[in-house]
This record gives sequence, C-alpha cells and structure tokens, in this order.
Amino acid sequence: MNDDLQQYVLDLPLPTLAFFTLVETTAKLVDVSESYWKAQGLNGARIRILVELMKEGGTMLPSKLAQQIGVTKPNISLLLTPLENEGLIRRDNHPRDGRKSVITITNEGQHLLIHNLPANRQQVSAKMNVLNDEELKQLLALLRKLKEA
Amino acid sequence: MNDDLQQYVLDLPLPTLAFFTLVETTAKLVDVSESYWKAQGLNGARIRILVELMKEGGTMLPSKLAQQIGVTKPNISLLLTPLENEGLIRRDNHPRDGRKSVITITNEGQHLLIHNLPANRQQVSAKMNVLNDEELKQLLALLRKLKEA
DNA sequence: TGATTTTAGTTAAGTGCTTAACCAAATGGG
DNA sequence: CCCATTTGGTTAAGCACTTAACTAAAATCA
Repeated sequence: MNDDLQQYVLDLPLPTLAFFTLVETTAKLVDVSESYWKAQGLNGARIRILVELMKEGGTMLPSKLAQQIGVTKPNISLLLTPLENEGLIRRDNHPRDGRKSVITITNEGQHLLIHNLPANRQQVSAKMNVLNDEELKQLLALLRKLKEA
Repeated sequence: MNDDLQQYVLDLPLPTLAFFTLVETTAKLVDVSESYWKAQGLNGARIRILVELMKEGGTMLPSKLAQQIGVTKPNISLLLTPLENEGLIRRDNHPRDGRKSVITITNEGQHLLIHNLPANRQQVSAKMNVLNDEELKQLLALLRKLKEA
C-alpha cells in the first residue's frame, strides 16, 4: 500500500472536489427525470427529439437533430425508426435533395409532449427548488462560465 | 403545429433552465476526463474502481465497490475480471465467508494511478479554474444543497 | 461534362452497461 | 438442528449507444 497515493486520492483540491460534486449531483437529478420517463415507458433521448422538433417549428433534418441533441448520426437513424413506426414523427423525402429526409413531428407526437412534459418538469423543478431564485441565478451564472471555457 | 406547445418548450422557467445547463455543462467536463482516459486505452469506470480501493486502504468486497462507484452488482463482476487478468487487482477468497471474495489493488494497479491520475486531474482542473476559488466554493455549496435534497 | 470528392443517411459490428435468472454459502426461526 | 430465506457473486440476455463500413445523391472542378 502506497500511503502517499492514498493521501492523494483522499484529499482533493478544490477544483477536483467541485468537479466530482458536479458529476454526482447531476447524476442524481438526471435520474429523477429519467425515472419519470421510464415509468411512462419512454426515455429521455426519444423525448429530446420531439422537443427539439417543436423548438424548430416541427420540422428538421436528421443530421441537424443529431447535432442538436448530441448524438451520433447512426444513432439518430436508430432512434427515428421506432418513433416513425409509432406515429410520433413522419419521415418524408426532401423535395430537392435526394439524399436528405425531412422529419416532422405529428399531432400524436405533440400530444405526447403535452401530456407528459409538464409533469416531468414539475418533478425536476421540485428538486431544483431546494435553491431559491437568487441561488438558481448564481448557479446558472457559474455553470455558464464553466460551459463556455 | 401547436403554438402553445412551442412556446412551452422555448421559454424555460429558471429551475428547468438551470437543470438543463447543469446537465450540458457536466457532460462537457466529463468528456474532458473521459477523453483523457480513452487516449490512454483506459476508461473512467476502471479507474474509479482502483481509486476507491486506494481510498479504503487497498482492499474491498465487490458489493461495497459496486455501491460506492454507483454501478450494478453484475457490472462490477464484469469490470473486475479484466482488471484481474491485467494484474491491476487481485481476487482472493474471503477467509471466513465462502460467498464473498476480497478485492485488492496490486502494485501494478497503484503504479497505473500514480502515472495517470495527476495528468487527468490537471486537465479537468484547468477547465474548472475558469472559476476562481471564491466561485468554486460558491458552486460547491450550491451543488451540495442540491445533492442532499 | 464527366471523374472525384463531399455530404446524408443507413446498416453492421462492437462496447458498456442494465435486468433477469441462477448457484452456492450463510443465516435464522420453528 | 434443519429447512426456508437471505446474501454475495456470476452468467445470460437484452438495450442504448458507439465506430466502421457502405450506398446513393449532390457538389466541385479540370
């Protein structure tokens, strides 16, 4: 047993400690959200696709979608196929460019969001609201600084 | 297109916005750390096992290990086998309880940490240090409040 | 204009985790 | 005691993602 090494792993300098706490805290909160979706027989990645489509007015290309939600090109393909089969999105050919396809959220897809998003956000917000508005603004400012770097 | 729904997904209330920013920021930072390990032909989960062993004095049961690093019981089994084959840990039978096995980090395992941990922490800290010590303490306090809830 | 390169998307193979099912050893209440 | 239950660990099957390989269409340019 190397005692110096044990010391090293045990007493963490501030930046390292903050990083680990960031990771653990986020994991817990993400779990709240994902558990909600799972209980509905859904999952976060599928929902993020539908949400992103709504943000952009209902219609997007798969590649843009993949980039926005931070997933690989092959994976977006695999995610879209079941969404299409379940009627939550439509996949149409691009009118001018034969390589592209155009993804559109259907009414069913929109209904799914309307019926599930508010309760999900409610559950997450309940956890976030251990912090008051002032603290949330502080947190947001710090995170944005970190994120840009 | 349901315009009310589009409004709903576009303008996020403060707690929801803070949550999303938390998730995105953490993902970016985790990526810094994971990329480092990947470049060394390693990965975070394997390293966390070795680190956790060091914290506890070099020796632990698989079940405790699984719990500490937040992974399932079957997965710890799967992770330990290659670590054992590579000589980074040892798996011994528990002297009194025939069900248990005792995991011990080897000298090789300790050497691996000594040679890689500092550079990894250095890279992560470089990103975290966009915040000064005062700000890091603030962040840490906010995160701890969130994490307990 | 026709050959070469780039872009969009899918399919195939592989990785890292999960849940479910299982085995063996230990525990605990009649 | 001894049988039912619990506990620790592994094995098997499945899921969500990745990287690599491929196909087809469009863009570039000599």
